[in-house]
Amino acid sequence: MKVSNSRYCKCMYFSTAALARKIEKLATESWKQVNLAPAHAYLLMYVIDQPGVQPGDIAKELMLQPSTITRFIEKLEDKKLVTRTVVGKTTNVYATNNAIKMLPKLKICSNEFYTNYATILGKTASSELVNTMNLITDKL
Amino acid sequence: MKVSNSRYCKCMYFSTAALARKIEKLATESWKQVNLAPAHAYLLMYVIDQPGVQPGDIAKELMLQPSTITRFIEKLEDKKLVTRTVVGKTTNVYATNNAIKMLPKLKICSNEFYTNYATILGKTASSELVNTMNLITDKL
DNA sequence: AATCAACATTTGTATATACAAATAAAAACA
DNA sequence: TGTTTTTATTTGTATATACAAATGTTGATT
Repeated sequence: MKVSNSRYCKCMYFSTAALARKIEKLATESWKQVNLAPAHAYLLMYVIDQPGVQPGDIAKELMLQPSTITRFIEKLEDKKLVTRTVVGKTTNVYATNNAIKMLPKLKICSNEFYTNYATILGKTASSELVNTMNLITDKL
Repeated sequence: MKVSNSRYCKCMYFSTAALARKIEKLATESWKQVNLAPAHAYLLMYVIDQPGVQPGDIAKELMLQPSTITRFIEKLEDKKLVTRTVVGKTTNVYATNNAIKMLPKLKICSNEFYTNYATILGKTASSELVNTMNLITDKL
């Protein structure tokens, strides 16, 4: 069934959710090569780039709740991809050497994902959509 | 933090997910009056309109997995808002009288949600975004 | 210095959603 | 008619994410 055939296709809730689910699936596909959920992969890339970054900052950057970031970090710790050091009330997160070695692969996944949707949708159309969505997210 | 300040704001995954989360929150707010999650509310309205509809059809209409629909129906059953009758391999879902009595309230919530985002974003802008997203979802 | 407020993070718990396997019925076919 | 295949639904299990409460820490105020 296509979105456009659903009676709810005029509803913002429905449309955003449906799009997000499809994109999530596409992204999951691309990140499967490194066995990471897309959100975890983005967090990991950020940590590789910003060694010692704090969970609160990661939360802001990824627009997720701090508690969610804690959970992601736990998962990545289990996989030996990040470590945490607690100093007073702040926590610093570092990528492990293993994770750093993965960086080229991570970039490949990221690129592959981008190429996937850009091929289907066209570069211009997709980057315009992204811009519009960002504008609107910021307004809400 | 605004999406547009995030390094990931050019990424479709990130943008769609962030928008979907914000919209979800807005919708949740509106549907709180009837104590329903937005997805449950849409399912319920569909069932009220299509008495006896089958889970598989609901899944297509809402673009969710059949198993997800089963779970939603369970929740709505717990709240005495729908009933299920199993005939052979098919199941028919019906709204209860309680649910039918709620219909005007459901419509108010639905409208309030629409008015909320349309006021913030503008009617034209928001309906254009919805259309674009639908087009893209169908292409993917 | 002692108390209090603000802050960063984590934990407990709950919800939405998915996938894969199980179940059971209907349809197709031999 | 008996067997196989397809279909509809449910169940088992797993993941992402959130909110609210708990914890522990720093900074502010008296």
